[in-house]
Amino acid sequence: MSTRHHQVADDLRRRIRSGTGGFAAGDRLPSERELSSYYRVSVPTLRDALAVLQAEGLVEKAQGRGNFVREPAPRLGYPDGPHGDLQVTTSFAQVPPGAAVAAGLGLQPGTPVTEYVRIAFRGDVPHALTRLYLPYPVRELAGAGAVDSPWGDDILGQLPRRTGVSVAHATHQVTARFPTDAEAQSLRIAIRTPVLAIERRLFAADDRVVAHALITLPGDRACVAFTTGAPGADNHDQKGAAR
Amino acid sequence: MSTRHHQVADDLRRRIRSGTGGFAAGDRLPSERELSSYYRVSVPTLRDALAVLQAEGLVEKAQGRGNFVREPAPRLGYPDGPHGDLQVTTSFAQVPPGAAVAAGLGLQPGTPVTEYVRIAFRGDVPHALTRLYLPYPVRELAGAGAVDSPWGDDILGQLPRRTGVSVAHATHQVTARFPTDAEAQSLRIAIRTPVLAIERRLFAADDRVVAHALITLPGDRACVAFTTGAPGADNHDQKGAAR
DNA sequence: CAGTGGTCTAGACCACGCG
DNA sequence: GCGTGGTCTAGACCACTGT
Repeated sequence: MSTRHHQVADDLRRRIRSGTGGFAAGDRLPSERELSSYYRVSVPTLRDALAVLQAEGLVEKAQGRGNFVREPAPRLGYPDGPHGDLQVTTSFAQVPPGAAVAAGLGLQPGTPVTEYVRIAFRGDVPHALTRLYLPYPVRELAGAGAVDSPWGDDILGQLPRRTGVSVAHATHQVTARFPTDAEAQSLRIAIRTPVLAIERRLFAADDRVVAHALITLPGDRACVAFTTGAPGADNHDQKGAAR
Repeated sequence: MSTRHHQVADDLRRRIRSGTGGFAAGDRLPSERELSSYYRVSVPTLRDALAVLQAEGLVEKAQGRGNFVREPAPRLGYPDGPHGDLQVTTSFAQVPPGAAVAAGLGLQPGTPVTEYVRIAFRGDVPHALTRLYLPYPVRELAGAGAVDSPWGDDILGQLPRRTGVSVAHATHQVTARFPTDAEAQSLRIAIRTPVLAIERRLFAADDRVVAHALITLPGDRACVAFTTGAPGADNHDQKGAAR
């Protein structure tokens, strides 16, 4: 009762994991046409098998070059984890917020909203896409300082000094879905690679929402990690510390 | 530069959201063959479009019956959230743990390991699959008591009384991937629906791993939610995320 | 240029649900 | 029985990569 493409994926996974099939980290796999004829499946079915392995982080595709066995690299951790090796690019603009974002921020109509779009790279590979929305005009927060956090924490750190508002706590909502075309392009992932979509809301001490962020993490190279106290005891003492 | 199946998905999403297309919650969509001819795309391409909407929780497929507009229902929340409306089934067995699980538990060879497999239903619809591994023989923890938690917290609650070990904290690692065939069957989701895969480790006060759980949540009807303090405040004691 | 993956087409055959 | 979705096939054409 196993599907054909999972059978192929299982065999490839075994050969990659054991290395006995001649598939070592960094190697190029045979082309999809070769593999499909080897496994006696059609090319789309073989690509389904590769999509499974790709989502698991075992295989990496490169347009025009081939499929490669991924070097085992640690996944980028959210919300905490080492990111000293990340290069971060930021752009920002004053935007008419979409209805969802506006509702999330609880704004008066006409309030200027700034969107920061940030992409975090490890080497040449994008690992995170963050869209951070702040209910202030662009100029106030532009040129904020050293860019270091993939999630825009450096920008948030400017909030108290510039606006008198400070963030007391944050909520994070994580779902799994497919990327939009734009997200797939920014993150340079296949449109069939699942992503972790995070809605992050930042609250002031009086529980007003002071900022809102949409974060998209490629499912094959990032993971969300957090720590809680003992289960069952209603834990509101959670920490976003990874292990 | 948009792909064909995303164009179709965007149009269907708009018609569902606004209701103007005659697509209201609970309605059956036209068959895939009808929709594909309406949009002038092939059936596989139309199915790609539906897969996008399905992962977003807007559309539900039912084998032999059709595609339906989902009633807006709150997603099942992990690790906290209301689950009074869940029915939970449990089975357990003494199993030879896979290498990964054994490593996670740090066991001596020969230690008996019990696997609890639990499925949480809302009505007839599975919302969570939990596989909980405890390094004790089956009998010690069988018939544990009222079954109420989708994550097996009731079983974990028995640990201190029966073994003297108590859980001090837990780590959670969330990734996005495709379900295995077995997971898709248990959760009754399409094999192309992304899932949230959670590795949960439970630690005693001395940081030994005392239990290990693999939790699979269907991406279209569950979400992971947690709360942290102010960002950037004290994430310098962090450790890395895992591979 | 030749080879590769990215996307799409137009079918096929099967299993499931319902009348 | 008949319509539905589930899976797979065997191609097509394009864009991208490196020579």
